[in-house]
Amino acid sequence: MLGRSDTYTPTNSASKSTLWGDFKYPRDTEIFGEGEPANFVYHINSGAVRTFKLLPDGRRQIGAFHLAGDIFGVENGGAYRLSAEAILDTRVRIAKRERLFAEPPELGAFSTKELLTLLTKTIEHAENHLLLLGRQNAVERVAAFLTEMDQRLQSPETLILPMTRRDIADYLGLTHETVSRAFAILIHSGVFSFPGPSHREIVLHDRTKLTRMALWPEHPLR
Amino acid sequence: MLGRSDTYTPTNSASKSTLWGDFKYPRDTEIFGEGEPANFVYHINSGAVRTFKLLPDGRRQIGAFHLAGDIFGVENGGAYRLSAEAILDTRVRIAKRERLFAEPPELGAFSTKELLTLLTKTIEHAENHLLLLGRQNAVERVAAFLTEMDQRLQSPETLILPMTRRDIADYLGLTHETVSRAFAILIHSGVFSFPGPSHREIVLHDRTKLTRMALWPEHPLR
DNA sequence: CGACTCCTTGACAGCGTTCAACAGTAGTGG
DNA sequence: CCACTACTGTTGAACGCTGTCAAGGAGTCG
Repeated sequence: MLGRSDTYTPTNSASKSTLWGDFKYPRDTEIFGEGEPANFVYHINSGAVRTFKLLPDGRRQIGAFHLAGDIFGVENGGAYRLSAEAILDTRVRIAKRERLFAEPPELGAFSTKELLTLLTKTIEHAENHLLLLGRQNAVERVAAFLTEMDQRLQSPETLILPMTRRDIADYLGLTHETVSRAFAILIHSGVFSFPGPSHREIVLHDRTKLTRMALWPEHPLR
Repeated sequence: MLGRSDTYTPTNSASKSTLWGDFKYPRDTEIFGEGEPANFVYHINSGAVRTFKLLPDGRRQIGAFHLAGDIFGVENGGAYRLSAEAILDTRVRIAKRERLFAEPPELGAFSTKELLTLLTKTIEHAENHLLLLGRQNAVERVAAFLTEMDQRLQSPETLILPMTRRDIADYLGLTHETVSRAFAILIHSGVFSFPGPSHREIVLHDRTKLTRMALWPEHPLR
């Protein structure tokens, strides 16, 4: 397991006077590992990150995807609860936890209220995800995933997803084959168009069609 | 949906000078509903509580069981994220949120640090549960459930579970039949004894056997 | 005692996994 | 520029775990 110092590329190293420093992580590299001391908090400038847990036999559960503008790696205890990897080449701003949550707060640092809000958002997301993993079928999961990404990317004209089918599968508790089949079902049922190119991108050209998906009577969206 | 005032039984009503008041909820009654204003925080004196989300068609996902000594109903936002019901006749102490988290804190109130710890524990539990729901099979889920309850009840000589098979199933994302079959498999594989009586209780007489279960090489416990 | 709930067990169906083959794309190096 | 490889995604076929449906036993309560 590579430590952070082995993988980051400083583009503007954090001096003692600036709270945040800029770093880059190439695609598919580890940002931090589950159980490591949670010394840093990350803010994504561009790119995307997956956080996940692994079982000893390799089974993986992705807890969340983090996109540009998101903050991740915020811990209250001393260690990261999940591992984090870059999905794409990703630029992040990093702050030392002890400074970000210093008492009294320094300029640009997090207030306790902001920390509470972050943690609450994490809980909300996890609890909605529990319902999805425990009680929704494959097509519902994939549809909910698309809806979530669409909302988080603020319903762009073209929805481009950075993660692979396997990432989506490990997020939704499915196999990548089942995810692929669920996409096919959604396509053939006219829920959205899928003009390709097919490689690592899903392009949704018609926003109204995605809106219709969200209004399925059979689809119990969160 | 009944309001709290319709279901509680005051045994020692909260006066303006005491932070906590005592109340009782009969078995299978609602304590609060998802989306209601989160005006109270609950501390369980005796009994047990389930918190859960429902889909419109009735599918239910239990997020957590709360036992004697546990605190639940703590929210940062304004509304409860899950519904809560008493599993047994349950005695709780209730505090008004605004007083419990008042600034400056009054005597007996929560510090921000304690609140953060509570929220962090909630996140940890949820994220472990995501892995269970997304990536573990039925027998693994039931075994993990037993291990969790055993730990939380501090490995008592006899482990008595207050919840029904259906509650367990809705906690583990299974059906009650599958839970029942998983118990049978664990029993027949000699992991633990199951002498009954069979009604709404699972009695584990041999603690060392439960310990052996936790040490299964094939069982990737959390 | 009768009605109800809870639990177990069997038979069967079905959804999702597993295994496999193949196509399309990107990346690499000659 | 092209050959080669690796990776991603799609699709088919068969399997199997879990869900569904059903029946029956046991305990509880009025």
